[in-house]
Amino acid sequence: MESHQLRKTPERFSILEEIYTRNDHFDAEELFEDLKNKAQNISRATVYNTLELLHSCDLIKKHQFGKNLAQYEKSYGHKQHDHIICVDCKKVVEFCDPRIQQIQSMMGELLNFKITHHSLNLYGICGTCQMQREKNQVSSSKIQVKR
Amino acid sequence: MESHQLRKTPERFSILEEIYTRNDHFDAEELFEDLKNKAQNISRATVYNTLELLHSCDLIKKHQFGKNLAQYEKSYGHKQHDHIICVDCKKVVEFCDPRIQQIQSMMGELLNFKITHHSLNLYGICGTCQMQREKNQVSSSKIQVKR
DNA sequence: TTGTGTGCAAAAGCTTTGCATGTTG
DNA sequence: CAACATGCAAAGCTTTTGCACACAA
Repeated sequence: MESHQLRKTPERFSILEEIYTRNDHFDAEELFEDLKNKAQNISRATVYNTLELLHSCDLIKKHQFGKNLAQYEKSYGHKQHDHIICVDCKKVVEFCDPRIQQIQSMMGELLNFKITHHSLNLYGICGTCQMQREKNQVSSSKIQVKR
Repeated sequence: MESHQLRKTPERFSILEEIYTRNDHFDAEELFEDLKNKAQNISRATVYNTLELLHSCDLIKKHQFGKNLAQYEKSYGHKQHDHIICVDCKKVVEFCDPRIQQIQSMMGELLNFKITHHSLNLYGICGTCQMQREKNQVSSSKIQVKR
């Protein structure tokens, strides 16, 4: 597993372990905080380095859900999936659809790309937030930029 | 067009005009530089504000192609499309596939989301960079993180 | 006139870097 | 022992904010 040309340091194992006990999406800072709370003395720089490293070995996946912040999740123990993100409450839901694989291989062939991975995000308003919006309908009719 | 609750200022018209004469993807800084070169005295803050504003009126689309930098493109004069990005040279190619619309409406219904838009990016190595890699094959067999 | 947009510079947030030290193979 | 990883703090980049001034409606 680690024999992808990289050294086995305690820091890397700690980080990998922490990631693989998590089941959700997280960012670098959250991971750093969690490790700190567990009395692991790992610096932010190492966290960033290692995330980059694990990402290039395909041990973790990296996402950008619209925000200007990279989020990660483990690669294994989870079947291939994509994401729906609520633009109001930022909730993320996962889904699968086999047609994406078809599109991916078809387009790769057509455009002569060796496709390694993809990212499909659907953005919209979840059920809960739809109700919220209906309730607030009476007030402001202006554009809602933030919440 | 602009009657989406917002004021018609010369700055906004300049920005919108600049965007709609472009046919490629651009980021906030590029747009700011272009406007400055055209002797338009528009500040960075206004560029960012206006991009956000145009985005929420759906006059422009916003992308995050892996980098930690938002890229934009105009919404009209261009049919709906998605992107393939070369992970080596960062080239972006556009493509269309009607199946994505199907996935989008199906998943929206299934998960009770009112989907407003989506983002599908395929990542891989373009033809040119594939050849590059073959040429360099003899040397380093290590992981290539940067180029 | 009045609320809103603008410019400027400073601040904030995420990520990367430089360098001295420590550790792996 | 040599190459590489780490920690720390500083720097870098993109984006946001505060405030005084200007302007559209």
